[in-house]
Amino acid sequence: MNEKMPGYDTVEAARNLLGWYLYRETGEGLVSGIIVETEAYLSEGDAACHASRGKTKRNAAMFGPPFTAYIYFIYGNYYCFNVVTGPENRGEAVLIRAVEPVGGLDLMQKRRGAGCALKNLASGPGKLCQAFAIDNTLNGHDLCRSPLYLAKNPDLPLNMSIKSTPRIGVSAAKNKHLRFVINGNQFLSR
DNA sequence: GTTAAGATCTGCT
DNA sequence: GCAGATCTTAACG
Repeated sequence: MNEKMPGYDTVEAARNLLGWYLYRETGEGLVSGIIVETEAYLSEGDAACHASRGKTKRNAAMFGPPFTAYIYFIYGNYYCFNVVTGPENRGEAVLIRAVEPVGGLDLMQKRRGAGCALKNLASGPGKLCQAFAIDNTLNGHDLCRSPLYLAKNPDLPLNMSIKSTPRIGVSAAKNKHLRFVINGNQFLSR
């Protein structure tokens, strides 16, 4: 990925990442999708952010250089995938909540369960990680390189409308509108 | 060493 | 629409 990072500001990055491609290579093949839903987690004034209470072993990747992966395990069953943003050591990230499946659909369905509806393959943080076979071994991975990487979409629709809402499933800082979605897209988590 | 809470999903009512 | 499953992490004693 030679494209310049879409701004060091985390909120700006969350907006700009909408419409980007996400690629994942494994021995089974390549899967890809378009990011349609993100959430920003800030280091200051954001109690919902894992980094708000300082650096720990779990969130260490969040303090790494921008454009690396921060992946963590939640609720005993699911992973969540974040793109680290902001300068190194700041502790900010963008959560990728949903993607629109594009390539390797059969592989995604195999991972998510046969007969899984297309719009149900990656419409949520946990589902997305299942469909893309993302787990903690990729924590801290450089997202410019294989086997997990991002690429700017050259065919971004100019009329794409972006909407911001409060974040989902977060009990702290509900008043902040830090979730960004492609308005009207049918692959959103909700 | 023990306990409480969590950036979720699925299945059942 | 709602409650339960399930386990890792971090805070506390």
